[in-house]
Amino acid sequence: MSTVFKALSDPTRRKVLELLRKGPMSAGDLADHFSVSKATMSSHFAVLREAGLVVSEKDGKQVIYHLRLTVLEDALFEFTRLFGWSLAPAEEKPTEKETP
Amino acid sequence: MSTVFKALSDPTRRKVLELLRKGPMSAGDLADHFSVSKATMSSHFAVLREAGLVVSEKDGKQVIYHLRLTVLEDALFEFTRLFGWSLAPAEEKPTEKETP
DNA sequence: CTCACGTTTCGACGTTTATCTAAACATCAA
DNA sequence: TTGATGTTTAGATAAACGTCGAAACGTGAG
Repeated sequence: MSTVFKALSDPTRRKVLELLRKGPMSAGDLADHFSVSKATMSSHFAVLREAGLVVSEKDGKQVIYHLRLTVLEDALFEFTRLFGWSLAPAEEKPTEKETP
Repeated sequence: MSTVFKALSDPTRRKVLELLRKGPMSAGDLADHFSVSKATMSSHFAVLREAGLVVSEKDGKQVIYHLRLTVLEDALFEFTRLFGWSLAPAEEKPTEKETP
């Protein structure tokens, strides 16, 4: 849990997770969204990987990063529960328009 | 937001917040729950204070710490919204004795 | 095989963190 | 005022962090 919060404590890393929400992306493509060196980005990726928030997969020359939503969800769920809050997974049903 | 997550990234500080959930508590009483020096605890309190997660109030010799739930809630709410999750505020305890 | 490309690793540097002991500060009681 | 109690500050140290440029690694194209 500490490693997850630690990972979330950096804005760059939070933005990486946000970008990954839209789908898997290569290290280079991710890095293009930031103005730090590739070395620095690689280090951020490592933190996210060690926290279990992303997984990487090699595809030819590239390394593709995938978001691991469950890990993020589990950590936040466990924590928010301590405070009596309820964290609900993504509601995938905003199509309901029947509320008379 | 970064300061909040940073504060949450330490187990000692998370436990302090958890203890404070039950009600305000003095620095000394809080420190008694941990096996680090008072100076170290004071430093942890400062981190929580700077993140806005707690506020302190002087009462005679003691310093009483209060949990600032709204700050924690706001940060987590904002973040979880990015991931399409819904974080519901604490269920109001049914401590209502009289509802005539 | 050789080369360029995408990515990570290696040192290095300055900053921040967690921790301690010792000292200082603040307040109450005798 | 003196002393005891509760808390914070000061100063020190070792580890971790964010960052960089340069070098190394792995892979596909020619």
